[in-house]
This record gives sequence, C-alpha cells and structure tokens, in this order.
Amino acid sequence: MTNVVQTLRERGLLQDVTDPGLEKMLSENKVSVYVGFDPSADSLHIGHMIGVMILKHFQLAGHRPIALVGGGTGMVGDPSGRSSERNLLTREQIEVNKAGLRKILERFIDFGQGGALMVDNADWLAPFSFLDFLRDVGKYFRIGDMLAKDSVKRRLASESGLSFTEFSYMLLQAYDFLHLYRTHNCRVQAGGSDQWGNITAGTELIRRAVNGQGYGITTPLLTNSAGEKMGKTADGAVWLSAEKLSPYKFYQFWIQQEDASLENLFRKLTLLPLEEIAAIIRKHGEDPSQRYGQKRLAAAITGLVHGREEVAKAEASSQALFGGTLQNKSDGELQALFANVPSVEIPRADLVSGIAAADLLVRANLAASKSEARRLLEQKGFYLNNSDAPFDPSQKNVTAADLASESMMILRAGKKKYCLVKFV
RNA sequence: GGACAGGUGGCGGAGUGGUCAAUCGCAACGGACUGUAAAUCCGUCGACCUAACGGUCUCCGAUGGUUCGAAUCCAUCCCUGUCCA
Repeated sequence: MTNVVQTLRERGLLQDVTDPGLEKMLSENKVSVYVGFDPSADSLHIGHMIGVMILKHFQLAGHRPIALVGGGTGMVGDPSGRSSERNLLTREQIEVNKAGLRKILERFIDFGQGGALMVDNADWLAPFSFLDFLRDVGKYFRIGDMLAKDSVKRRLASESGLSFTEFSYMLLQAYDFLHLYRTHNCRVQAGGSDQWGNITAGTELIRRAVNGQGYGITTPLLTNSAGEKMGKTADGAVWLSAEKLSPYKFYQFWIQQEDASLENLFRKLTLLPLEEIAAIIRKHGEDPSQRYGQKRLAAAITGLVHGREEVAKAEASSQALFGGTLQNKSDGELQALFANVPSVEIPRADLVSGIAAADLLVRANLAASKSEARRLLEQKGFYLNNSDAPFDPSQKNVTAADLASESMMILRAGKKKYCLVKFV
C-alpha cells in the first residue's frame, strides 16, 4: 500500500499531524478519512482544492474518503479563522448547496461502489436534542480546554467577541468525528490549519468517550510566494463550477500565476509525478517569458476540474486573444475562437447611430458604472479588437466601422479582461 | 438591570458644527517597465451629467430634532465590546 503520509509530505500538503503513530496505523489498516466542507455556497472554490486533493490521495492509496457536508454545522457557522460571526444559512439554501458540492466532488473522487462516501452531519446532528447533546457529548468537554483554543482566544480578544453558538461549534465538529469513527471506522480527519482546534477536539472526544484513537492532519493554506492567501480575484472567489466561473477564466487564473508559485501549485493541486514537475520547472526556467510552466499548470488543473475538452477551448481562446490584432475575421472564426470567453449581445440597431464607448463598456460588463468606464477610457485602458493602440477617448462613439467581423467586436479592458460583443 | 467604550467607504483606521465625497494605510483598478510574472514607479478609486471648466445627487448603525449649515450637537432606538449586579 502506498504511504500516503509520505506522499502528502512530499507534496507540501501536510502541515501538522496530531499523533506520530498515524503513518504506522495507515500502513497496517484500511481506514476512512474525512474532510468537512461547508455548504455555504453551491460550489467549491480553489481554497477547497487542498482538502479535495487530500481525499484523492487517500483514495489512491486505498483508503476510503468521506466528504462530510456540514448541513447541520452550516446552520451554526464555524468561528475558526473568522473575525466576525457570519450569517446563518437556511435549510433550503443548504440543500441546494449540498447538491452543487456533490457535483464538483464527483469529478475528483470516485463515489462508486465501495468508493468514497458523502455524508451530511445534519442527519445525526439535527435529531439530537439539546438535552441529550449536553448529557452525551457536553460532559466530555472541559471549559478550560475550550477557552485555551487559539481560535477561541483570538475571538475573545477581538472587538466582536464570540457568541455561544459559535463557541459551541467545536463540540459539533468533534461529535462528527466521533460519529464517523463509530459508524464508518473513520480514523482520520483532515482540514486546513485553522481547523486544528476543532480537529483535536474530535480526537480528544474519541479518546474520552470510547477510549479510541483518532488522528488529525492539517494542511497549509494555499498561498502565493509572499505568503498571501490565494484564490481571490476581482470577480471574487475562483470557483470550480463552470456556472460560477467559466473554464476560460479559470484557465486564465492559472496562466496569470507568478513564476515563484508554480512548483508549489503543481505539487499541491495536480497529480503529476514529482519528477515531471521538476522537469517542467526546469524547462520553464530556460525562458520564463514563454510561460511554459503556467501553461502546463493551467492545463493540468483545468483538466482536472473541467475536463480536457474545456482545456483545448481555453487554450485556443487564450492564444488568439493574447496573440495580436483581430480584424477582418468572420463571425464563424470568432465564434469558434471565443466559445468560452465572456460575451454579450446588443441589438444591431444600436450600432447604426453609434454607441458611446463608455456605454458599451458598461453593457459588456467591463465596467461597473459609467463613471468607471469613463475613467478606463481616460486612462487609456480600453482596446478595440485587440489593437495595439488604446481606443482614443476623444472619439467617444463606436460604430459599425469598428466591427471585427460581420457582426462582432472584441472589447478589452486593461491587459487581460475581454468581452466578445455580438450585434444581433 | 447598571457603568463605561464603541458602530465611518471592500478591510484597517482618522475626523468631533462649515473649506468633508470624508486624511492615511491595505486591497482593487488603469498606465509605464516586462513575460498575461515578480518588484518598482505614476495615476485612479460613491453615482450621474458635461468636450472641458465644472455641476447635481446620495453617503459616516437607524429614526427624529437643533442649526443658515451635522459624520460631527441633542433625543429615542438597534447592535457590539469590557466591567459590575
């Protein structure tokens, strides 16, 4: 059996382990491992990918992954790593979100016969009465220990404090672990480093309640070379569902990564063998301006998340957009090239008398307001049909003469935001 | 229930009757340099109108009030923190 712990360590996916016996235990037993996912949205984003990859590696090593969706705890909200209490979710929202998460997880992990499981802690937490919970679970917790947790201390010291609901969160998560330990021989819980307190609460509970041994592992956060948390863009989170973030934009996100992050990202988020990663980095180093590393990274991760076909489309679009001027093309050519790129449709009639460039930018979602569009124009940040020269702000109007093909225009804001406009 | 301290733009955090659309930092955005990188530098960063000068509107927890004029004063309410009961 493959040594998963070793694999995780080599790939930089391991931050801490609660007990050094983990490696031995895993080599002798086939066990279940769980990672919790918060159903606070109907999709996962790249911040969750670390947890997903952990499950993947465990599955590859012959263990059973359990993806726990916090339908119950999602109603409460985890205070860890948060500076303030968040809004609580309704049951209906959670149900919708759960379905979305499952769809994404299925792309990474095999949920087939004997494969991974997906469970919802609402199933066992919801029927638990408060009194029963206090009696059966609460008695194992010492207030002193709870107050000593970093996450709790930090929040108590903060301006916003901590509500009882949030304070209780760790008991719920600890109980999840105990429940899975009993019902699915789940011996390991993995989570981000901010989950340390919650995870150890679980291993403690298992020890006290059933005199068992649970293990916890934490993973580092996804950060760039400066140590800043990764995953936010101007548009918000980097979502893994095509509905929330087009495969083109997802692909582009990786293309735009800095050189210094490449190796780290390859190891953590792809399944490429380490030797191959080293070879890619070496080749990239020969001429970084070719962005070889970024291209391979984007292809690998986009392939995992959206599939090979989407990679091919994104590659074609990217090559065309970041290639040069686009003029005298046909609708068909452009349509094929930009299948994936953001686009809007505008009535052709509007073009006859000309459209103010600022309005066009707003309608193409390249500017949030007309003021912003004007600013962009003034600052020479608007390019038409990928021309080298920015659109002349004194010209004001865009007309039929500016079409790149029979009925389309390519708008570009700044260096890398595009929109294909179709006049219909 | 009481005492005290707070609630300002995405975040942090100034401002305590006019010159405040609100100092500053971070983030973000545009530009220069480059490689759709990093670092650096310049600029922008509520909305709307104007070719432009400039103008109009909305904003400082909520609602009322005082005032020629309020983020700034008063009242009530809501929320948060600390301490006391």
